[in-house]
Parts: sequence; structure tokens; C-alpha cells
Amino acid sequence: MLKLATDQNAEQKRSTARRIEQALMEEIAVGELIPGQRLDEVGLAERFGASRTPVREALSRLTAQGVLVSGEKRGVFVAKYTREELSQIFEAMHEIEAACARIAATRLNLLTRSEIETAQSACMTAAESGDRTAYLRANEAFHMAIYNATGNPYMAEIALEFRRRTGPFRAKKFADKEDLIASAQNHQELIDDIFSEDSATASKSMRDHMTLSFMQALKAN
Amino acid sequence: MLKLATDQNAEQKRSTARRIEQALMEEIAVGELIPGQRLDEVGLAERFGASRTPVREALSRLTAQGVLVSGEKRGVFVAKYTREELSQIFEAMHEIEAACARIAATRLNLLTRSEIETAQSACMTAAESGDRTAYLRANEAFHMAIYNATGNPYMAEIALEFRRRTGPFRAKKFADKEDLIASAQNHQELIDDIFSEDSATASKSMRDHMTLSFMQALKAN
DNA sequence: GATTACTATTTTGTATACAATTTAAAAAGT
DNA sequence: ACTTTTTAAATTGTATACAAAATAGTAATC
Repeated sequence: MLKLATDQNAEQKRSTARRIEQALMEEIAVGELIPGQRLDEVGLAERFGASRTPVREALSRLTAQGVLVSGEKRGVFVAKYTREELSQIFEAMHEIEAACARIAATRLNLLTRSEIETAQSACMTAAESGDRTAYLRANEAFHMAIYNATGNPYMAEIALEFRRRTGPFRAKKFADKEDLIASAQNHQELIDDIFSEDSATASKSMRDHMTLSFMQALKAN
Repeated sequence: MLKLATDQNAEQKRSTARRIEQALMEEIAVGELIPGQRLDEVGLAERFGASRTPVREALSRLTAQGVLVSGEKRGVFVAKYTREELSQIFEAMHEIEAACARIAATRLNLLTRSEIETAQSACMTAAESGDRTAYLRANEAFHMAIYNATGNPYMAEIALEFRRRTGPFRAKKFADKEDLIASAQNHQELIDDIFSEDSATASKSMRDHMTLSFMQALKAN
């Protein structure tokens, strides 16, 4: 199971409700749970060997974050978006990511630089070996590194939130090795612009990166 | 009780848990519940004439949104920020609001224009009569109108989320009539720039507005 | 045969109960 | 007087139970 960079491995400590929340979040991010799919409370309860109460809490929190939606019918569902909605979400994500790049460009230091570079070389390695899962993980780490470089956890939080919401849709677009390599090369240009420490350039470059990413995602969905 | 523009008046329909959630959100936004204050589950339960279960759900959702935090000690608390954290939150809010203004400037239509203008005249009226509560409400409506003008509900959602989180801190800064009038006049300049339909200008103007807002908030907290 | 009405079953929301922690308080010892 | 230990109280997390609502399925009527 893919492990996002967010959850520190203090996994055994949390409450059942939190564990279920995290587990579902990951499954959605990775695409095991597909958009539009219904999540059954009792089903999840017995699957996780718990009662409905913690399941309910997990679902409630996830809907509050917009990862799940409690539609017109009963039950909660993995958020599913029309192309129009997807376009809006990506527009918003655009803006957030661009803002992150802009801020990061002005606050770079040795540590954050190296973290971004490390993540990027992991992306390159994964891309060249054509390992899709590894690339997805490395890609997450790369963007996380940029978020961290902003030095602003709140900015990072919303960026991450959008990343989670769009996870299932972005995942699809990496069909073959060429897609991975193209994405990784795109990263490289972005890095150069962020490292130039010119916020306007960094912002524009991220914008371009995200536009490309969106176009591909839209094609694949 | 102040009624934010978000909750349509279908108030009797929702579940107890949602009503509690909304009620607490409003109380926090208005400043009845002050940052750092502890929210007692059983206390809230009997206050709302319900059991702990729906209260728990409400609190859980609010912490998922970052309005409440479940600190080191037990219990959940109204989010309280250091000046450093506050600065970061406002920085993020800056970026979001600026992005909203930028998008809104490119998508204005007759309806959204008039909604913004209506909200602004309500602000002016409230400011001139020195009605603080009315101004707070009108101010919310004004910013909501801009969010709506983006035509992007997801953008609007995160903007609103930040607005809720910073509510208690922004509320404090409106001490006397002069503050209200200054804020309303500031709105007017912002409107002019958004209505110029030049996204760069609109974005910069919003940035200035938010910077001013932040400086005042920081002084008051 | 299609539509309406009714019944049954699932599902949700809330309440209550209980066990496991954690904080606070009291008591004992140094 | 100040720790340390023990005990008590409060609080959290989870389980179970139940009532209300919603969907689906079946029967009945036109």
C-alpha cells in the first residue's frame, strides 16, 4: 500500500476512527476506491473489525474535508466530479500551487533546496525505470517538498488537501513510461525557476506545470 | 445571533449534529467562543439538549476543518494561534483572496457586479451608523460576493474556510466607528480595481486590502 | 400493463452503556 | 515542606441498541 509522506509512522497510536480515516484517505488517493463509489458504514465496520461509531466519525471527517460527499441519495460516496467541476478544482489547485512556488522561491534555504532536489532525483529514477507506483509516491514527495519550502504549514495544508482530492484523477494520467519521464522533466524546469529565487518566474513556471498536468488529467478522465 | 450568508435557512431540516456544527461555527466566527477555550462534550450535549454522539460528530468535523484543534491535553479547543502562526495564516489567506480577486476580475457579469455592489452599500450603511455587528455581517457578505464572482465554488470554499478560521481575530479589530468606515472605504477601492477587469490590478488591490486587514488584526491580538 | 398504494427491509441518526485512559486529588513517606 | 504513591473522578473512545427515515419490493387497482 502506498504510504503518503504525510502520515508519520505513529500509526499504532491513533484511535480506531483516525486509523480508518487515514486508511480510506490513502485508498482514495491511490485510486483503490474509485470516484462515485459508495461507502457502506456496516461494511467498513466489519472490514476494519470495529463498530459503526468510529467508521461514522471517519466518514464524517472525510466529508468535512471534501474527500467524500454525502450526496442526494443516502450513503457517502467518493467525490466524483464532472469535467466542469474538475476544471474548477484544477483551477483552484493551480492558484494554490503557484502561490506555493512563489513563496517557496523567496524562502529557499539549504535544507529545503536539498529536499526538493532529493525528491526530484527520486522522481527521475522512478520515471526511468518505469515504475508507476514509485513515481506516484516520489511525485507526492516532490510536491510536498515544495510545500514545506514555503515555511507556511497552512499553505501546505490546503495544497495537500487539493492534492488528495485530485489524487484519483491525476493518477490515471500516468499510463506509460513516457508520461512519467515527461512529468519528471517538467519538474526539472520548475525547479530551475524556483531556484532562481524570482517569485514571479517560479509562480509562472508552476502555473505552466499545473496546466499541463490538468490537460493530461482531463484527457484521461 | 449573527447569521452568515453560507447557511441557507433550511435550518430545521438538518440533523442535530449539523445544527450543532453550524451553531458552534457561528459562535466562533462572531467571537462568542474565544480562541483557546475548551469545548466540553457533555456540557455542549446538555446545552443543545442532545446526547454526546452528535456533539462528538460536530466537534470532529470542526477539527477536521481546522476551526477547532484537539490539543496535547484532552478535550478540543477553539483554535488559538501565536502571532507567528497568525502571520502565516494571514499570508495564506492573502494568497487565496488575491487569487479570488484575480479570477473574479476576469469573470464579472451583471449579476455578480450587482451583488458585490449591493453588499458594499450595506457595508457603507452599517459603517456610517456605527453598527458593529451589522458591519461584520455585511463584510462577510461582501467577501462572499467576491468569492461567488469567481464562478469557482472550490476557490470560494477555501477562501471561506480561512475566513472562518480567522474570524475571531479579525472581529477584534473593529473597535470603533472609524475602523468600520476605513474598512468600507478600503472596499470601495478594491471594487474599483476588480471592476476594471484587469486581473493583475485586482489581485494587487486585494493584496493591499488584506495586508492592511492583517496589520490591524495583529495589532488587536 | 402501468401506476399507485402499501409493506418490508435496509440504513441512518441518536442515545445510552461501558471499558480504558488520563487528569486531579488525597495520602503517605522521606 | 516536598516528593512520591495511591486513589478517586472525570473524560474519552468504542460498542450496542433503538427509533425514525428512506429505499426497494410487492400487491392492488385502474
